[in-house]
Amino acid sequence: MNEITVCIVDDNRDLRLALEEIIGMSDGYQCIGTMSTPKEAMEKIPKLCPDVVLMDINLNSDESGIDCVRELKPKVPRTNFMMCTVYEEDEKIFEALRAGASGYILKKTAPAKMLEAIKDLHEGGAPMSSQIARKVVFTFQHTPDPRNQQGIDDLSNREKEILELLSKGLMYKEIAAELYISQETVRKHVYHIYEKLHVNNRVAAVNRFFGREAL
Amino acid sequence: MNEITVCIVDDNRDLRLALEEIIGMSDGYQCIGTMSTPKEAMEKIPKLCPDVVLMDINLNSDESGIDCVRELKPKVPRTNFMMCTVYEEDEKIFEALRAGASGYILKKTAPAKMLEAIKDLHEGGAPMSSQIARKVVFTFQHTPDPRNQQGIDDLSNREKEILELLSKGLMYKEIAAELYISQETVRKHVYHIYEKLHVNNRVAAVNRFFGREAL
DNA sequence: ATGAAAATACCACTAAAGTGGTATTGGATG
DNA sequence: CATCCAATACCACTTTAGTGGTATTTTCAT
Repeated sequence: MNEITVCIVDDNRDLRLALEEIIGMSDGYQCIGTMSTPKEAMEKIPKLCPDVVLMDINLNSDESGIDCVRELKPKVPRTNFMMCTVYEEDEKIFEALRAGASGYILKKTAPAKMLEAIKDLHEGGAPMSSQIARKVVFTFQHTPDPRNQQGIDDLSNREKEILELLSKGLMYKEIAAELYISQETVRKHVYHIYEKLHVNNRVAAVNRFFGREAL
Repeated sequence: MNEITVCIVDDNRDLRLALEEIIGMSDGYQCIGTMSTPKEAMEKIPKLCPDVVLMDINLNSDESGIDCVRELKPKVPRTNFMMCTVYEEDEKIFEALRAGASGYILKKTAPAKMLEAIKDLHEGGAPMSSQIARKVVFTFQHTPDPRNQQGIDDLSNREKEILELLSKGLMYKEIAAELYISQETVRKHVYHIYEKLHVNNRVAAVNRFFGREAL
């Protein structure tokens, strides 16, 4: 059967044990590891690859829970991170979501609701208050639409690679060095990229790359 | 006392009347207008400036409820738009949020919950399902952080203006024409912009402008 | 296996961007 | 009032970008 595997990262021993027990006792959930520091989490979580990580947002450490998520998420992209916090600290929660977390719960939440939130998270939801959702929506609204990336898929892989470097502001010379090819080849690739995207300069190409409107 | 003023846009007469009655009967809520077409909404809503608009997502018209929000929101930025939909049509809801709506409700929602959602919306929340929230969060995570706009505020207004045009991919010549100044002046402004932002080419400057990482 | 597309490379040329200097004006600020 | 700065303008020069041509090799699908 498919239990939801969970790890807990919290420097408070009592809370850690309490959470572990709640999860361990519940059907359909399994606690496969607990950690008390970001360092420990950085080591163990990539090996355990849990479905869900409950991460204290305020770890007493040189590294916050938020930073820990930022570093871990790319390494275990299929793991969902749920932040645990005592108060509704909007700014920190917002930060954590940006860093790669997908939801949060208050520590005072009742066990049943907590398990429900974990399930929700695991099934593709993002448990959060309506207020936080609004902040996220606001940012989202003022963001370019990635579907405006017209023509990007017509590019070959090499061309996409070059466009990416181009978009970082590198010169032909630098791109050539980076890819171990001649500057003239880069130039030619760029020439084709422009043709395919119907643009005629770097900035326009980069804007397309980032899904911003052409002119 | 401060009642929440509401407008309803829906082409179904029965539903419109039902909603109007629910809202009208409830303490703290006031329905100040109903409209059945996007056209009508475009005319009346800017005059009424309601706190909240309930907008049917699937209007039977040449213009959808989503497009209607897209056009109206900039005109009445302090009005919050709530989409009304029969099913959980993820894609459409997502679209509507991008277009400027701040939440949605299902039409089958019980009156009490509906009023609660309207209140939540008006108080700065964004009522939506956890699944939709997750989609929004995902997009948000893959978006640059506007706080990375380091150095932009050191620019003079003119310089910001020029950076904006630069970021659209215009040439010096075009910017000069746009602003009725000489190309050499543009060149000089850009020179100063680069100095202030510690960059040395357009793409890097544009990346800074859009809050993306320097190198 | 053969033809198409992609990746590589080089060349010649034009256009645009970037560097850095000088200089004038008008407004703000001490 | 003196001074600083933003905005304007012009110049000379170097570097980089963009256009468009040819040509070879690899890769991949028909």
